[in-house]
Amino acid sequence: MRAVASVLHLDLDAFFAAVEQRDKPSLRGKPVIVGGVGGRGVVSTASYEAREYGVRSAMSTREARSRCPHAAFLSGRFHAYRSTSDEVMRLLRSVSPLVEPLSLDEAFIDLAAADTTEHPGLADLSLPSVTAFAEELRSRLTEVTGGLTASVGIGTSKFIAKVASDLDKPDGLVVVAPGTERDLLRPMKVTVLPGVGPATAERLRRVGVHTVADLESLDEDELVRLLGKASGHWLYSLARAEDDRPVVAEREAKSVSVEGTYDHDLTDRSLMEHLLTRQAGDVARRLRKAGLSGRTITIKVRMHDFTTVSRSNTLASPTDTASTIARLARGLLADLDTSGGVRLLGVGVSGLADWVQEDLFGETAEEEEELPEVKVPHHSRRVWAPGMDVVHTEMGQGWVWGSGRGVVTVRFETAATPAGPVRSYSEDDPELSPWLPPTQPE
DNA sequence: TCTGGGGTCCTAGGACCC
DNA sequence: TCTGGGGTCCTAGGACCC
Repeated sequence: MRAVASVLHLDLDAFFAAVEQRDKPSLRGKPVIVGGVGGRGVVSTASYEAREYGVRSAMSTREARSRCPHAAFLSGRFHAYRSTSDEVMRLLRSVSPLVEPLSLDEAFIDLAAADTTEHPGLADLSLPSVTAFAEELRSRLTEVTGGLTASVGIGTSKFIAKVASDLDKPDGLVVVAPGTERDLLRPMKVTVLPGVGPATAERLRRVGVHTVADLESLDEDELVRLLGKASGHWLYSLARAEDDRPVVAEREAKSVSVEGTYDHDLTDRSLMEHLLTRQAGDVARRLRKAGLSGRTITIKVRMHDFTTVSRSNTLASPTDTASTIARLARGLLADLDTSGGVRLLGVGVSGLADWVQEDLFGETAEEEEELPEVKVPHHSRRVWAPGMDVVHTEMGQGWVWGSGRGVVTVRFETAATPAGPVRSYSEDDPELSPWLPPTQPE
């Protein structure tokens, strides 16, 4: 904890939804919900108009629809969010070289590391100075981004800055005076502490701890016994507003992964293998782009009942090769019983190194296998997601490769050309389309 | 037809080595 | 026929965060 309030936390308000409202004026003042629009989607961001209806992040899109049916439901434009975020981070880095992004819409800034010839207002880090500076920064941000707003907190540590930015949302600024931290925290619920989620909160509740003040009264050994070594010590300190974590500008990635939840549970093993193969290709592409490679390949499988298992395998030397990652991933899947159906599949690589053994031989570009595909007519008004939606036909399951008017292209998992007729499906005829998902509400 | 996707960190047990 | 202790690596699962 510092003697002066020199850590700033900035949080863009309802970021994804705000970008949509900025870029599409007809959405301004209206409820906007960005998230997964499929049958198993969840809300990423709800605009403040949508929050009035009780819509929250992480809520299922289904529930959000029932709470706020007239909202605009959008699947998100990540390039737009990325580039807006880049502009914001650039602005923040013009203040101080020590900017630590936490996500696209959040960052810490170390004001003590600011260049005071560029920013004379930060020469002394008094409360009036940092307050004036933060107001200036917020209005610059609104200019630069074409109208977005941010909530800002300033304090003597990362923890306090973050708590502060949450106190006056949206479009607010809170500066916590040095020395007042513990009084601020004491009446708050323990869930304000980073690291206290539902499970830890429940454990604490069972020993009568609800607020930070309650937590303060437990001794350190007791906390360690209750929550384990790391959390015990950590929460003991946090309850006393002790936090010396530095603002770190560059953090190295530890893993790269891709996963997908499917609207309908998968049962076909070779289709699963195929989806893993594609995900392995995506992971490999991202590794190469970042100049990374890794030794440990992990698959993640979420079963129909939401139980989740992972299996991993570690290579002697790192790889960034799609075929290697894919082969290992398929091998790991082979040991699992998936007969109950699978809702999620994922592939990840960890144990990263920033060197690539295969570089000795240059890039080994890989080609997608050629697979049989058929065009299948349908009468659904739903939006098909290539690579995500899976359809059942008389020839077995295939995945949607493309879609056009009244027709989807379905690819099959095996190299053999499927035999047999392809029947047209109609959602009005259960006999013809026992598998067809319901039409998405428009 | 409840429950995303991309991450980080921690714990605990077993293998293996000295 | 007794049996240590530490360190590191790997695997699996879980909590948490945005």
